[in-house]
Amino acid sequence: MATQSGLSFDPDHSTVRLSHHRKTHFHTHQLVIDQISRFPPQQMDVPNPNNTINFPACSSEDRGKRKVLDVMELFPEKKEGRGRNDDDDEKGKGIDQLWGGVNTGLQLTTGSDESGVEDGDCSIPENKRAKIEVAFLQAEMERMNSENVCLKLENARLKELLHQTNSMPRQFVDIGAGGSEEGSLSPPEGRTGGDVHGKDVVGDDERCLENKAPKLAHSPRGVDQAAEATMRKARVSVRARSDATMITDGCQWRKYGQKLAKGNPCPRAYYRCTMGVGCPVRKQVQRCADDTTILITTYEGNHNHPLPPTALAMASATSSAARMLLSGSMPSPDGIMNSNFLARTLLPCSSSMAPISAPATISASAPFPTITLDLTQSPNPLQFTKPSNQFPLSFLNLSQSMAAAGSSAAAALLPQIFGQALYNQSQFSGLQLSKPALEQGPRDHLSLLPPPLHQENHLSEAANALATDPNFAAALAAAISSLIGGGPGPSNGNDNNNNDNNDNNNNKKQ
DNA sequence: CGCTTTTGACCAGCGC
DNA sequence: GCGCTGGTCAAAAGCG
Repeated sequence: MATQSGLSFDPDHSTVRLSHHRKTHFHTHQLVIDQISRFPPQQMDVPNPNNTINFPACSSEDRGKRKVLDVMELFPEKKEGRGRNDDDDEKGKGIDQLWGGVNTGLQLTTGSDESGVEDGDCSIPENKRAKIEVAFLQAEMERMNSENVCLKLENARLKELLHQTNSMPRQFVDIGAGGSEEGSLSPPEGRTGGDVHGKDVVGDDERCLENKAPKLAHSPRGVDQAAEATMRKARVSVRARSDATMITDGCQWRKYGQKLAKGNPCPRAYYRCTMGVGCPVRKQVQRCADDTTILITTYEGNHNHPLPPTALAMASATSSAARMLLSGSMPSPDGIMNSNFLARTLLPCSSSMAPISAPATISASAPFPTITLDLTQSPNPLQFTKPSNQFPLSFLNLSQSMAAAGSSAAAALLPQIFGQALYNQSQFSGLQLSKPALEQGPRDHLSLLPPPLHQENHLSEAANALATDPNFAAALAAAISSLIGGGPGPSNGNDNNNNDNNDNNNNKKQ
């Protein structure tokens, strides 16, 4: 079976597997995901007799619409040798890896199952495996080469463009943008940290980098730095109904300012992450002017310190969103890819809205590239009206598509994943979601939704179920195709849906 | 006493 | 240049 995603594989051979089975040893490979929308079904639905994963050759047009996901990078724990012979005491981490599996989607299995649970369909002949790997790597190399050429061309074009727009020195052009015509974003210019006194927690070098970003964009190296600065300024905004002064995201925040913004009678509060020394992450909390029951939380920056599982979700979302915005297609007119990436990126942390089909939007018109995740929308995605430059996402579709694709394990798993985060958030973050609502997952798998106290075990079991389901690959591919229609992007393996109930000291006094 | 919050002041960007 | 606005600083106050 081929997919529309640019990834094609044969489900009869179980060569694509979820890699997070506890006792299964996998070699993870770099995963390349293409923009689905760029490749219509008729182009993608081609026989694949060799059980290889095919990647259409990169063209100039396609550049910027592709994503390369280094699974190893996304799952640093795998680098440390975990994943083989893991003990059960790591079950608590299962959800992290499980999400990584869901997000990352497809991985090649190159080892046999040590647990012996699924010998029947996980053993791949050595020659076939090598074949797959070779094809995979060749395709990747080819794609990289093509992309390298494209980048050079784009760079030259960028320089020319910058030369022509010298009168707009602040303009920042994202070199990674597929459509550089609209590849300019408001830069992280000026006082990025407000550090006029040099006492800000953000390092001086960092700040310097931010301030210089627009200028540095003139050079290739500067482009990277500028991109880094832009990523740092990329924002993720979450809208949720809550009576609390601040949604709970697992991090510790310290309020450092409050301001009355124009056009909104509700003050805007400024918070800084205090979990790490010099952590640059900040967030703004403000109630919606039109509906004061809606709390708008805007995150900015990447944490520079380890995060508790409960904080990983939102943190990884902001980080991944920033990367997404930086990834090269954010400023492009379509923005589809970003949206899809967002869906995958935010699934863990924002999974609470998955069963209710929360839309996420990307705004390139904001002062900074901003992703808005709206948890206040109606369950009916059709009721979501989007601005012209924003794109709705329905996370619900993923699980539904999986179910429709026939992967019972996958379909069963998603409600659990979603349910846990939803349950957690409903209890602790004022999202006003009821437990019964959580259980309105796809099909009849609702009964699998575990009670909170046993969710981790259930999730681990669900992960096992996923890993043992030979149809998962096909289901996931179908789900991705159905969901996105525009292609998956990289995911964040650190994602975790335990966006739950860490107390936030800031809440008590507000 | 240490940490957090409050709040007025300050600064930079932007538009006119 | 001036005023407006958003964002941050830092001293003072509050709290446990």
